[in-house]
Amino acid sequence: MNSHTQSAASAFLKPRKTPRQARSATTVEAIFDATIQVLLADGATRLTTTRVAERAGVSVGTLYQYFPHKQSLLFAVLKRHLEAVAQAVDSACQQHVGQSIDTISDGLAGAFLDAKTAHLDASRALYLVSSEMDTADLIDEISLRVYAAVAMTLASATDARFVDISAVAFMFSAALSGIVRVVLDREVDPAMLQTLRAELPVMCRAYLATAMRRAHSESSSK
Amino acid sequence: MNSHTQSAASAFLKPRKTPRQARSATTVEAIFDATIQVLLADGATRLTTTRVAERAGVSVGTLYQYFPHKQSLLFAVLKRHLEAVAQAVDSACQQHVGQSIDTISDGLAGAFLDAKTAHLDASRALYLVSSEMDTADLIDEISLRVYAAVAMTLASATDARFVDISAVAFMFSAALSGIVRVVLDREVDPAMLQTLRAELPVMCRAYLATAMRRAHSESSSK
DNA sequence: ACCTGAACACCGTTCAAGT
DNA sequence: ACCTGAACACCGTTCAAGT
Repeated sequence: MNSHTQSAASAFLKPRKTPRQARSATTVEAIFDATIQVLLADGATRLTTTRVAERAGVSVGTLYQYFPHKQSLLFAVLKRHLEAVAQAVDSACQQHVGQSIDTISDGLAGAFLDAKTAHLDASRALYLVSSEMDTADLIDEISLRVYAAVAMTLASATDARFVDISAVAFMFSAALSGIVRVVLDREVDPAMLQTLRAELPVMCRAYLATAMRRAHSESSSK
Repeated sequence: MNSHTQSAASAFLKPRKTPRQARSATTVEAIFDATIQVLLADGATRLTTTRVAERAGVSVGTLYQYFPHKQSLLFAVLKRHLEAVAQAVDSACQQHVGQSIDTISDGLAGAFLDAKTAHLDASRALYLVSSEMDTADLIDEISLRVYAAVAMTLASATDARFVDISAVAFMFSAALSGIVRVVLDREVDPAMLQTLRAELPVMCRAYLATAMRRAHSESSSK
């Protein structure tokens, strides 16, 4: 299942070594925190490895003991965030398995938005640097994971059947991440966030309802 | 209308001077082309000002005569691309004013997808560097322009009325740019593109139809 | 095992000198 | 008006030396 997600680029970006002593585990944790702090305080342009090390209270050399290059550091921080979001979607999926399609739709849309807005600053900060590294494989992996969970849950709905569930799940998860990303990328206007929170579930429900209708008309015409 | 879109950051990123002679106009054009070529051939990481100048056949100093820094160069290239997309949406909007809501929906979704996929490589290349500069204002400006055109066209539909047209137009344009962005950000799998082309109009129509129904029930309950 | 920080290569940016 | 390219400051990355 994850055989082709572990490509060359992923391996290239992996941390250099895993901490085996309490001291170094603390060091890595400090570096992680420092990265987000510098990103939030000084912006993407002023995010330098020296500055991160300084803020973490270690020397640059120490940073490079755990991360082969700046990219891999940013990669690790982004990975942490995206996996938290994927985890939130997974939980919501398991929670709504076998329920009605509207309940599932509202549950997934809400869970996704909650996960993103819970760490709103981190989300926006990471969007800013996500292009400074080769994130294609990571994005693919997380997208696939979210997609699979969504497909499984939609298929379990008691009151709906879909002809092409893979296409529907693909669009559903693309809509969640895409729309949320576009809105959060802009200045965070509370009114926009409110509109998004109100309208995203509406759009999700509307799309699924149409996909269902197509399923019915197709099965009745056969 | 564009008074608050010309913020400090925008001005900061403006080109240093406008070419007044044929020779320098050619130079700027060569720099633009070289930027996209280097981006496509060498990737975002290897995009250096020296490399761009070299490829354009000029010296670095010449490049810095027209662009105060690397950011402003990337900014100008991105602006060119986004304005072409906005232009395509504008045209589609004018073309479909006063038609049915389904025709409008299909027309806008198709025009947006066409504009993005027409320069697919440039689109993806620019997504990759869009976070290396301060694009917030540019994105806001283009988003606002697309939003305004969409709102105007939706309001002109002969067979539909919306209670909160600003919310609907906001979500509609966010869906277009967000979903397309998320799909194009991933490896361009032809099957995915095909699914997107088939399902995006479906989702747009479904959302607008639901927004209309809400309009009707609200007006009939008053 | 883990940490330090001076040293090196490379990139963005400038500016005195050219046409 | 426009162009050149050596020079400078700064950042990513390394590695010999320390605990």
